[in-house]
Amino acid sequence: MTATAHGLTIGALAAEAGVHVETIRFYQRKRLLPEPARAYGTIRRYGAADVARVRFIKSAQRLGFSLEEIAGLLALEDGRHCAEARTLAEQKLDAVRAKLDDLRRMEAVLAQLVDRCAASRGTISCPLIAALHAR
Amino acid sequence: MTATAHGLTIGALAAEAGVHVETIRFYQRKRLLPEPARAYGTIRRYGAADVARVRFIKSAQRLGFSLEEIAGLLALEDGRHCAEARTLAEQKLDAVRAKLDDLRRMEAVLAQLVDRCAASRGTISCPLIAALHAR
DNA sequence: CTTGAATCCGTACTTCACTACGGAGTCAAG
DNA sequence: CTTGACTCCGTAGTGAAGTACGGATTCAAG
Repeated sequence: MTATAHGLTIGALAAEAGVHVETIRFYQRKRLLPEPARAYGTIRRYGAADVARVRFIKSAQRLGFSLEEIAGLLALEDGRHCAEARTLAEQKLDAVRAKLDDLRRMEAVLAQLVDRCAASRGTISCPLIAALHAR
Repeated sequence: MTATAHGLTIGALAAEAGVHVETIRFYQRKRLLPEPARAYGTIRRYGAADVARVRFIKSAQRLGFSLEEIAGLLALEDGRHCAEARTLAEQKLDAVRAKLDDLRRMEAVLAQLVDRCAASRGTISCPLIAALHAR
């Protein structure tokens, strides 16, 4: 399970990336990760790029991207036709900016709430809902 | 299904909020929405607050909050003990800020990618992964 | 060369967030 | 006062993203 000169085993990769072994295999089935050729014997070896890729998947997920969307982002990273990549990137950029807007609004309201709450001891009833109302 | 003096029917509420009727009922079962008393006959009526609440749920979901977390946010909105609310708000604020950081990084990389792609015709291969790497 | 941990692979189960379905009841327009 | 759209309620099914399991290798340490 430890790293050797030949690279990481699937277990080491999973540990490095903070996921379960099954998740790695699941991502391979979903074509989010390449299945490396088996250099020595039957056991596959992985590298730093694979770790980065899995970490990226997890990060993008935390931002609300589905695995399918992430597959799109990764295809883009993998460098395909420029026009295609650009279109995809523009769409994603829009999505990202929409998320940013929502989150900024949310941040403001939450920060306000925390502030107000720190000031006034007692019960509060606060227009948290109003924050996302405008959208 | 239309609105009357007594308020919205479940169908009108769903339409207003942009969800299906079943989703409203699902949220009620999950205690995310109160089940209004049946004022006239057997059919429940809803108000603007319910519409806002459902829209809020949807917005928060887009930001990556689970229904369980949203239940927490809503309890907070409903105005309970201040200390409790504040703790929750602070936790969410941290989560929101972490998301913002990731998204800003992502935005920068995507924007760059679009730019570069517009400039250079041909194949690109771009460190999208690096964007979330630092995290 | 054995043995035990780890890999390989397939299948099945789980959770979350709905979505569909179906039968019975209600209500407003014609 | 009928009729048809809509509501009520329960149960079951779906798709996404894993998670669990188990038997058959394989590899490395003793």
